[in-house]
Amino acid sequence: MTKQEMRTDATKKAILKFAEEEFSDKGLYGCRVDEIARKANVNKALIYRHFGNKETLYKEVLVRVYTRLGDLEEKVINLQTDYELKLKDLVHIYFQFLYDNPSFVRMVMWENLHGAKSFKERGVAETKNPILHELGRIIQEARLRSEVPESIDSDQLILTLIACSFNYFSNMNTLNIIVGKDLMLSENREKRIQATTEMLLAYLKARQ
Amino acid sequence: MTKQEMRTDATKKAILKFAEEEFSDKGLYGCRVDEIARKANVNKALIYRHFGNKETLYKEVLVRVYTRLGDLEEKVINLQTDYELKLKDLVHIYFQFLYDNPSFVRMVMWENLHGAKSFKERGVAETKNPILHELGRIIQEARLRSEVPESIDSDQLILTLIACSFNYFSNMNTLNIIVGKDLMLSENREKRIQATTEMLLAYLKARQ
Amino acid sequence: MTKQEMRTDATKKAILKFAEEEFSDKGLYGCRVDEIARKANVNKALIYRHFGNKETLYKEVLVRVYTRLGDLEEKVINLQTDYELKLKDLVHIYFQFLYDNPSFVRMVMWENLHGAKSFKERGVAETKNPILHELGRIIQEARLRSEVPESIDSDQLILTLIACSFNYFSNMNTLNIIVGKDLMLSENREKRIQATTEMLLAYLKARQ
Amino acid sequence: MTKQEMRTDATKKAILKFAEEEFSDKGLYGCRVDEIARKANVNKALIYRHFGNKETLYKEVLVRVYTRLGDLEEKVINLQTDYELKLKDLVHIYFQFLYDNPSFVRMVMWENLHGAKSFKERGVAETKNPILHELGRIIQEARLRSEVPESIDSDQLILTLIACSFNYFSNMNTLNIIVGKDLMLSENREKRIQATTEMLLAYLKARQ
DNA sequence: GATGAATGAGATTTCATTCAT
DNA sequence: TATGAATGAAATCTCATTCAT
Repeated sequence: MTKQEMRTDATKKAILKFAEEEFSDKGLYGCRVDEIARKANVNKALIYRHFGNKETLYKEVLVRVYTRLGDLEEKVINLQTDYELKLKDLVHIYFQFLYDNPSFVRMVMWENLHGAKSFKERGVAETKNPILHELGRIIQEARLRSEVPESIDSDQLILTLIACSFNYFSNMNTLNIIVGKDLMLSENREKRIQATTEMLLAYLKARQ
Repeated sequence: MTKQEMRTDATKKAILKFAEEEFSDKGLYGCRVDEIARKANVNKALIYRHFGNKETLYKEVLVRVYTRLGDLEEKVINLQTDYELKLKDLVHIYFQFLYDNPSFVRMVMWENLHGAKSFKERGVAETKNPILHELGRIIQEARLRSEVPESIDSDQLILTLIACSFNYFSNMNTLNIIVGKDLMLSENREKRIQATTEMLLAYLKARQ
Repeated sequence: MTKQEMRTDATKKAILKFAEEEFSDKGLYGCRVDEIARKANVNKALIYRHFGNKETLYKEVLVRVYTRLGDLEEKVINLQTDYELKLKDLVHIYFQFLYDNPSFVRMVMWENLHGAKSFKERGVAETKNPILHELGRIIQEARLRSEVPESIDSDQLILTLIACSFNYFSNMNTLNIIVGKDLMLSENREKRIQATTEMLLAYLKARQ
Repeated sequence: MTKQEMRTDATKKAILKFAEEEFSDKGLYGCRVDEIARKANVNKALIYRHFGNKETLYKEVLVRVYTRLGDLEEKVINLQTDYELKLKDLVHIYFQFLYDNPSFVRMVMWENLHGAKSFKERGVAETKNPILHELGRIIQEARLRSEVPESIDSDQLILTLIACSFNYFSNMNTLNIIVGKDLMLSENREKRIQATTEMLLAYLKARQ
């Protein structure tokens, strides 16, 4: 990689970084290309040179943000063997990821509001998702060891895990008001992780 | 009320109706005042005369949409006595409400993306919410009858109910892709209502 | 027509007038909407409100300019009876029209350079053209009176009339240099009218 | 000439070739430097290095295109002796040239629309023009041999020849619609060459 | 109350040209 | 010589809002 190419790469990365800030914050339509350029300290025309147009840049950001899910893989593969503990760790990891990546949460929300248009166009759903992958494995293993009945509907577990984790962050602003607490606080998050895990396990056991 | 006043009232209602369509669909920034005027078949200036500006109209819509939750009251007060059946019915009613009121779901999403700014300003949180009110009563009654332990954390039940219900609709677009099913279908919704209820009950019982 | 409508009409006409100046001068791509707005002393957005976009405005101008040809009708219907004199007068009228309407000449040139795209789209060719209509009648009458042979190819006469008249103005800038004269001068135009008429007549007679 | 110089020369030629395509097609303002670079497969900055700026390149193209007229010389010097036949051949050669060199026709049109600015600046009018040169000789010879009267106005013949030939191609798009034929077809071109020649001869003879 | 015209500020995008290597 | 990155200025078009009637 030549110096030139490195510089270009750095520029592109800067653009993407601030584009992520802006898009996740204000969405495709609320965000201003001018603002991204200003923050990234580059000429507006450069953004167009590198990314073609606003929408393409948005999609690039979406893909980029979603890809970070994949980085959870290494954390996930070293989980404990016991499936109860495994599940608890998994919930913990997912909560931590969503807490650490607010732009992920917001981009997924924007996408849902826009009919998941870019999500579909860029095949974002195909991105590696270690959380769901591992949940599937946990259930499968438990089935094999007859710890849970064959009849268990894994989709319900997936939906519950996502709902309890994702919604906690996506609806944080209104939930804070409803329960009258700051759900961002570590102790409240921990409680929620605990409850979510218990909920999933209780459901599994009740079905035995 | 004079004829004139009735006409004015009808005009306002038409504006609000189509403003709801547009705002819930495209959000405060994606929506166009021109489009609302066109759909409502009124002059744009009239919208300004009646509502001052775009943002005020948006808040009016938000309040209006949220108020519909209150209409669930009559459905909720006639629930069965048994708390398990009561809970199941409550989940059912909430799912049905969210299914019937997509603009409610979307407005709440927009609000969360915008820091619940209008939500707070207009005290929307104070709006009567029969679902949460009833859930509180169910837990309280169960506590009194010692059907659940005193220690139960009602917030976790509230958060789970909202998460499992709301997220099902708010993230419908991406969830459909993830589970590879059309979650809007009646049969899939029923399954989810069932699972959500079971989840809540299993959690309650496990705590006994 | 209300006052309001009259004002609107005046605004539209002002826009069209200066749009004609600019488009005929610099073409669709060389012309600037800003400049039209400035000249017409109206807000730029107003142009878009009334005409949609730059290209539509351009087409409107094209139609408008072309329509002026139709106004020649009254001049043409009062021509002398003798076909030689009639032809001479016709050439004279056409030259005068092109001299008086430089924007007509230029718009036709722009159109030809752009593949007559707008010309076709707006059906400009169907616009009443008294010059060609009358030339057709002259030839037909002459044929009936056996003043010219049946075999005469009227297309060649049309093409010659247009070529000798139109090209004189369209290529004025380069022709001036080639012949080393100012062809705009009245005396030179008169000579050319004379020669063009003679050329047409000589061709007709030679064919007898 | 070193290898390096040859390469440079080839690059320049490639640029000029595609610049001609673009400029003749879209004019000075419609054409994009980016597009020329892309087509010529060279870096944009190279164009600036070699030609300074867009306008200079345009003028270079204009000169280049006009110079091709000079190549007609060898065809013209071998014409028949009889002046009628000579004239017919001349018209034929000119038509063929214009047919073979559409970019010549278009560049002349662009120039006329822009006040022949570059035409004058680069002294394009001084470029060898065998057609007009030969037409002048034909008339002069005919005068000497008293085949035409002294009084003949050679400018009118020049203007007619140019008009009937050039306008046929420059206004092709609109003329096609007017006469309802495809004037590009060989048979229609032949008819027009014939008619143009006859017109010129008839005019000459009528003056005898 | 109601309307259609009009506006100002700003949004996205384009493009000739220059810079750095 | 040749290149890809970068820029500044400007172009088209949009949109919330106000004006005049």
